[in-house]
Amino acid sequence: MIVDGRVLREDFVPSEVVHRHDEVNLLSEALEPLLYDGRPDPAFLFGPTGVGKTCIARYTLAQLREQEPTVRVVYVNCWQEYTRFRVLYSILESVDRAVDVHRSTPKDELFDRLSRADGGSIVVILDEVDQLEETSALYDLHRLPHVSPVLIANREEELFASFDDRVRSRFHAGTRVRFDRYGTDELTAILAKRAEKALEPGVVTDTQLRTIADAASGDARVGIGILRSAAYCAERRGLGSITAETLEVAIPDARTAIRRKTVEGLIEHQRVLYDVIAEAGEIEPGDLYEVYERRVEEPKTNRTLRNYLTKMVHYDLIEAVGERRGRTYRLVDEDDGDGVDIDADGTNGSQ
DNA sequence: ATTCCACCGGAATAGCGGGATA
DNA sequence: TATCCCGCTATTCCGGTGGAAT
Repeated sequence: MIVDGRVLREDFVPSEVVHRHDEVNLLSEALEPLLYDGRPDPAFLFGPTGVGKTCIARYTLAQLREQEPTVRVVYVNCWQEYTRFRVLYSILESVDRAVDVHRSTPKDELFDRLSRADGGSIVVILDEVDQLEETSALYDLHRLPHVSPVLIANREEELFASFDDRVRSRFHAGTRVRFDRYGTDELTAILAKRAEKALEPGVVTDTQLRTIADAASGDARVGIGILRSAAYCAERRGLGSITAETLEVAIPDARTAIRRKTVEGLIEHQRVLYDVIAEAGEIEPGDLYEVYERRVEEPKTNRTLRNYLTKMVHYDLIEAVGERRGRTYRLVDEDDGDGVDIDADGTNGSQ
């Protein structure tokens, strides 16, 4: 019943976009100078999770490459590549010059190599750029005339707040493309398109797609995840199509799948912290450190735990309630799914 | 009002690991 | 093999902050 599973993967880029034509046009206009050997201003894609920022960036640049194949496109996810070195390294790697680059190469060697890799423009998509810890990497990229950055982040204000003055002024100019949440109708249409490509006809009904779209509350990533999970679940059970029951399983399943994956990615000490918080429900820092120290054979320093905790907050696994004294930690809301997803106060929603 | 104190997070530093180099 | 160079993590040190205690 699954014809092409790739279509339901997270990194799939459709050959045709649904409901994002304005955004695509804006971005490709911004990048147009690349067609005339010009240098575009940096481009920004802002919006919450699952609204197609990454997908549109990839799609638009794939289009651009069809017109101008000499343009090289590099995708860097700053969640993983969060240091200057790693960003530059992965760019070099993608343009195939990193063969003999290693950790012990002199400091500015990477930059030099990049500046010598000037046979044609390089568009660097920096996804989750608000997770970048060394913004000097952006400064570096800006200094390279043949490199055009495309920056993807949730919120403009937060992103610019994390920049130092140098970077902020360099990136002040540039095209901003903003993405709004999908409505249920839009998301249903997107899912229908994916289902059409991925599944045999009749595997999923329009009503079911709507249910999925509704449960995903505007987040295409979640929606596609649910569809994928439901399809594979139905296939495993040897059913000919997605049933109400498989859907029921798939909805919470897809919601927790991402979390489970990140929890598994934690190192032992971080996981102990996570468990302690999970067991306590809500816990003060002092108690948390204490329980942790008793539970582990070689406890890390206090300061290190604080680093772990901020990292876990970044991962959206835990939540820090309050500031300074009187702060408590707890797991981030296990989100019941249905109902309106109120994007409160701005404590963002990074994946 | 003033002093404490628990806690946060920035900066500097040490030590580890791993590839390069002589 | 010994040494160098570096990125990365954990650690040490410390200043700042605001609620609690006095």
